[in-house]
Amino acid sequence: MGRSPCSDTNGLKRGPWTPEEDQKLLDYIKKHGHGSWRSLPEKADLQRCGKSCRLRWTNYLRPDIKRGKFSLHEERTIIQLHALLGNRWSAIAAHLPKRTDNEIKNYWNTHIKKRLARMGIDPTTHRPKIPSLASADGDPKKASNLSHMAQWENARLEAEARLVRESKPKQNDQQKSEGPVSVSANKQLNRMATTYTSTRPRCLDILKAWESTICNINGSIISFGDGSYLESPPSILQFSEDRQQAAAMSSLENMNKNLDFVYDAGGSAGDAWNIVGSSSVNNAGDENFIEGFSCDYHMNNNNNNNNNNIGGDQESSNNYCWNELISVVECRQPNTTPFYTRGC
DNA sequence: AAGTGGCTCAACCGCGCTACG
DNA sequence: TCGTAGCGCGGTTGAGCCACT
Repeated sequence: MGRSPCSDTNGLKRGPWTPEEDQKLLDYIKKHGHGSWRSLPEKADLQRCGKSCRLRWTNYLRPDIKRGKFSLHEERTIIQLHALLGNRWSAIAAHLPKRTDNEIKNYWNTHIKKRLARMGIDPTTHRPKIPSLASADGDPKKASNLSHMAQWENARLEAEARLVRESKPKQNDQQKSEGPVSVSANKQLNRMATTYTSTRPRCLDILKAWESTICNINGSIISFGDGSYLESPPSILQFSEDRQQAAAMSSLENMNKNLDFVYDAGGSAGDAWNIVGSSSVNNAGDENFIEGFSCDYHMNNNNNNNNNNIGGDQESSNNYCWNELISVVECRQPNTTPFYTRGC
């Protein structure tokens, strides 16, 4: 037997909320907290179902919601996180403070998705659409680039699948030893399958994947639907004890370049999307607007300053960046508790 | 001024997961 | 172990708005 939908309940109002209803809900939650959503409407004297109340609160009335236009950095972040996480809107929202998953989802569907599509990039895979890149002209550069992009995607999926397989038992162990995690957190943990392990950094599996695919490519060329090309920098791979990290940096560099190029390719002169490698990435006004994700800032600066070298300060910066990327995937703050918590 | 089509986004629906009795 | 309640998530809908003809 299925649960009856919220709307089946007789006498309950649906549709847009009135200011009076908003006020009732606000007042009640201020005084008592939301508690059980199921019983809230009756207690708050609202002719709504609990689900409707929860949605209204989480997507609109919550005091910590930022409304209005998305900033460039928010747009950029959404694209980057979408490339990493797919349609996991709640996970993406967790890295954009004051934005709701619903808002991000809507923004993606109405703005970003269409924009990427217009640019000849598949918004689902974040790869150039095949027809526009099919190398009908027989250009070997285009063909090899296509292969490059496919390898990148395969590596990503492979790493993600491996994480899913490996994380589940560890997740259980960790919960036993460190206490309960909320339902939501558990769900996220299951979905993202990226539980931190102290004995072996999780990034190593991803690094292997990167290493086995992309990092053999030197000076590859990224081309896009408009016929433009992006020269990726010579490989920074080095076979020392830093090998894996260097490999990751090379791959991530490529990834960021790809994503950067998305912005470039889409923008006409003066278009707001032209922000590649810009120091504006760290605008004071948007400082920390994305929690635990500043890799592209670091890497872009590193690229600008010291393109083909790893060592010294850059090495530590790389360590930091990699940790941060893992933090994003794990949805945790770098150098802090490894457990995912809602709204981390 | 009226009609039309496209866009936006708040709200809803249905499913999956976890907790609990 | 099973059934149910409650919640959160992603996908979808539709009312309202706006630009264009």
